[in-house]
Amino acid sequence: MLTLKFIQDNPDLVVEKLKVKNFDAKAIVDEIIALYENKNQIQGKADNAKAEMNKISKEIGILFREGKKEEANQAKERTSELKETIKQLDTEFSSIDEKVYDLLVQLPNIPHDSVPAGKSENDNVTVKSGGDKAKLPENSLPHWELAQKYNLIDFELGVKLSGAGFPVYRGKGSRFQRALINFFLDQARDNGYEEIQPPLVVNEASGFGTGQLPDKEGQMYHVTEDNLYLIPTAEVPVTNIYRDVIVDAKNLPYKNTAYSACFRREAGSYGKDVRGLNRLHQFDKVEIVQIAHPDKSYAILDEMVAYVETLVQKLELPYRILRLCGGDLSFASALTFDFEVYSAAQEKWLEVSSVSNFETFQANRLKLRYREEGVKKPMLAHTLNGSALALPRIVAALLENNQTENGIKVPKVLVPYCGFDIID
RNA sequence: GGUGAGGUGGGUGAGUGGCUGAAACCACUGGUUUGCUAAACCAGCGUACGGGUAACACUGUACCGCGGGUUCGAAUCCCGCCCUCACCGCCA
Repeated sequence: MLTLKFIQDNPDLVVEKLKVKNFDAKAIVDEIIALYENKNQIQGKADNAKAEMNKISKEIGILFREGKKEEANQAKERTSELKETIKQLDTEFSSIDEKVYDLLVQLPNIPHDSVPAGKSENDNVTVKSGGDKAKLPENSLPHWELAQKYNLIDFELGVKLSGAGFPVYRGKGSRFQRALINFFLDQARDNGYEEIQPPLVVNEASGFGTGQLPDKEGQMYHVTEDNLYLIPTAEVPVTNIYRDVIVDAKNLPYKNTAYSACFRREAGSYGKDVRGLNRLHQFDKVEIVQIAHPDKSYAILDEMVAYVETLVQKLELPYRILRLCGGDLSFASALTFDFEVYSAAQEKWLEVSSVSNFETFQANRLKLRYREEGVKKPMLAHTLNGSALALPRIVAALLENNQTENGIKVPKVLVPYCGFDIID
């Protein structure tokens, strides 16, 4: 959520910048400004009326204590008009406040200056690529066939137990998953991230804090009986650790990592995008989250991107890093870098990580602030997060790219975690 | 699921209608004292939105889980909701 103050101070800039996200904000911004024109005036009037009311009430109290009942009752008579005035002004005020709020939550975050214009994922800009595309043997298979051939993942069994998009990993497939999770967590810890084990369901306030609610309600599994939501990413519980807190500037940045299962309804997905591990309702992910000082957040974003890069490098996957264009940028993000790894058998790039700076957009909802030494007013912090990494497509790419006549080779870094070096 | 208790400032916790934005203690910040550590003493110490200021200062209003009501006046009384804790039951 953008701050009202920012919009008031820079209405044209907001409209201009949101065009990059292909969002026409003119009407909303104009309405916000118009609604707020009278707001201060109304507040002034209301405050004055209340001040007078408070004064009278105090006087009545004193009169009663002194036993001057008659004078007290006389004073009472003056209050009814004031009461009416206050009620009216308050109603007017809160109606404006409410309307403005409803408009505010509709505005996406402002993209960073470096975000390229563009309509869709086709307009994303490749900023870097690395690794070599695997040379696959003849008759190489896509991961869903490999998974079946080596009995690693049973998709049909998942359908029986839960439905499409809930695969059952078994044997070496299951161990491979566990190895990746442990590898990612250990790497994150080595890079200064504190490990968190968060709840997998969150309340409404948490869903709102990171921006899933109310906009993306339909994307989350909702436990209606208890009004809890299954987390779509560990970002939600981990970032909400910092909801409603004021931190000391000198303690920034906070660095957290968390493994969690992630649950997404993925309503509206279809076709080959959902084949195999490409898109699931439940998947595993290790997330990294940082709470940063605004002056440092972009340096930290670079650091996070560099960190994720080391992961795909260590896994020896061919990758590319994309700077998302305005059209592909999420509602809450100011700048996002996506990581894609190349799946040789499917002959396509798979998104495995998304690293974003949300600036104050989430912090404003979370009321996450920091206090600078010597400065009285607390300021909104910046939040950042990234996948490091999401498992399914990494697994898909590793299976496909490392297939040989004799089985699937396990990347060196994972061998100690797996306890085997080939899947056969 | 049953029964009971309770939600007050960073923490503990007092406060049953006016002098309470809120005692006291702890924590924290500044100062005095001190050979160091420690201690003692003094002072300060919430947030939001207004007014005000170059910026402070200063100042108005609101906020004692959330929403509503009673009253001239509500942390305090009434109603609804949410949440937490304890014990019992069930259970990984």
